[in-house]
Amino acid sequence: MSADAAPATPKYYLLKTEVLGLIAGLQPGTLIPTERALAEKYSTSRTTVRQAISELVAEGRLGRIQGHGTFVAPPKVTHVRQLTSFSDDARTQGLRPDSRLIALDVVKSDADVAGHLGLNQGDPVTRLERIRLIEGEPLAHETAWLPGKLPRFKSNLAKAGSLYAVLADAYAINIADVEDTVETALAGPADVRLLGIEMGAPLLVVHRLARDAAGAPVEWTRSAFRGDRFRFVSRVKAGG
Amino acid sequence: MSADAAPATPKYYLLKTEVLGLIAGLQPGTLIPTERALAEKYSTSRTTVRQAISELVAEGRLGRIQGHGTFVAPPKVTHVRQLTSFSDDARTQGLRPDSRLIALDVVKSDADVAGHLGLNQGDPVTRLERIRLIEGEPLAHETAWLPGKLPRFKSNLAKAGSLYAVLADAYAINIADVEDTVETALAGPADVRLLGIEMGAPLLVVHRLARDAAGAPVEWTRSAFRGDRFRFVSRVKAGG
DNA sequence: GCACAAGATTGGCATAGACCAATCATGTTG
DNA sequence: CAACATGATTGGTCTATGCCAATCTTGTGC
Repeated sequence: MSADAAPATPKYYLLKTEVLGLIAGLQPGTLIPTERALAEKYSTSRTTVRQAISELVAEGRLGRIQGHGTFVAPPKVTHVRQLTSFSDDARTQGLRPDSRLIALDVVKSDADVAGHLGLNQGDPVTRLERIRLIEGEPLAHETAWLPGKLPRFKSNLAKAGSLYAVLADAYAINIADVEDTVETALAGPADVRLLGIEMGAPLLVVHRLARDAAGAPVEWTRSAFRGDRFRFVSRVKAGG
Repeated sequence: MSADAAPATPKYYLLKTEVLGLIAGLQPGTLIPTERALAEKYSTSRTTVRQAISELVAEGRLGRIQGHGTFVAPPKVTHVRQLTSFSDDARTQGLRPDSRLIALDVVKSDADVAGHLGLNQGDPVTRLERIRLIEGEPLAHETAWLPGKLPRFKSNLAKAGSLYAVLADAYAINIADVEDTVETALAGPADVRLLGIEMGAPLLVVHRLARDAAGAPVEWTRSAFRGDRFRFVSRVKAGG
């Protein structure tokens, strides 16, 4: 106990650092000992082992698959977050973006969406819900809400791939500025299903409000990125 | 079981949503039933209750204090993240910033710091470690590394308060551009002690590399923000 | 009335164990 | 040899319980 009366370090945290030592220098994909083996090796309960490993999984250092085992995870993908869309951002970095359509329809806006898009509750909005992938790996669940109906939106999007390109080319909607809000959240059952991550794993949730040159809101998007696989980079220049 | 063969929703998650219903509309600070009472009310184990509540604490919906109880948490602080420093950013929003000095010294750079600042390992760097507070509440742990020694740095900083103002006014170091990397991490014992948060709580970790007009790195900073209390906003304009 | 001690309450951590779900390896059958 | 079944292994969730630490309330002594 220090003069600071600092709490004792929990046992699981000590084990976490032990496991970090175990995996140092190992190649991604390398299996580590099972939970039961580690519990025996370190004379601790399996629950304690699970807690240590869960944190390493959450931090993207380990992955684990039920029935298969626990393994060293690959490094995080760094994703440049700019004015451009997810697809454009990824391509800029030589990463292969892809997306899987979950829903594309026109719905009545709820209070939240209406508030952000400057609409009345119940006004129609175009909803685009996708899973975003990089190099074939699902990394984000994204739902965009766009004011009103957009004729032939589905076919235009399939052709161009990038939302922002479609908005500009087919609907003369040009993004002039973007406000991104970034926060953490924890994965629920839908995230588990859609992104293949663990219950309770940390997410980076980005809400984006995009406006045109006249200041009118043209996009409200919620993106939930895997916190274990992503880090964002944003760049700002003076005078910008 | 859906056609998708989705896993069953864990019991603790169902309880989490129940508790969310319980706290709807309650004022921040309002105590909720104890873990033991909730376990009895919902016919479940205390461990399951703890898991549900832990997630709500991590997401900033509840707070809890050992010996006192569990309560509705206040809303997250939204922090605009721009080219300017933490202090300037907060003041812009009418929030009272403060900081508590942990360490200010000249150290030999390790491999990581040297790499980012374009130095050789072992070169001297000025290290500034602080706790950042808003409205008296510790919200971030920040360590800045600056190349070389800065004469009278401590007194200059005490006078001006803001790192960037000091760099400009006293050392003619002007930030021309900034690259921020944002990712999630989990709180360890040091974070628990420094920020008053729970073990394993999600953090928003921001690494910042700042450069002068000539492109030389002038600051490498690591900031760990409480994920339960913070969300970031960044704004980007076209052409920026 | 104030200061301190003791007890009650509430959260923090860990153990032992049970049972189920997902994956993989091995064995059997056509 | 390929397809399917079975069994083993490994992770996922939950229960019951114990014990400790931190906070708060109440009681006691001065």
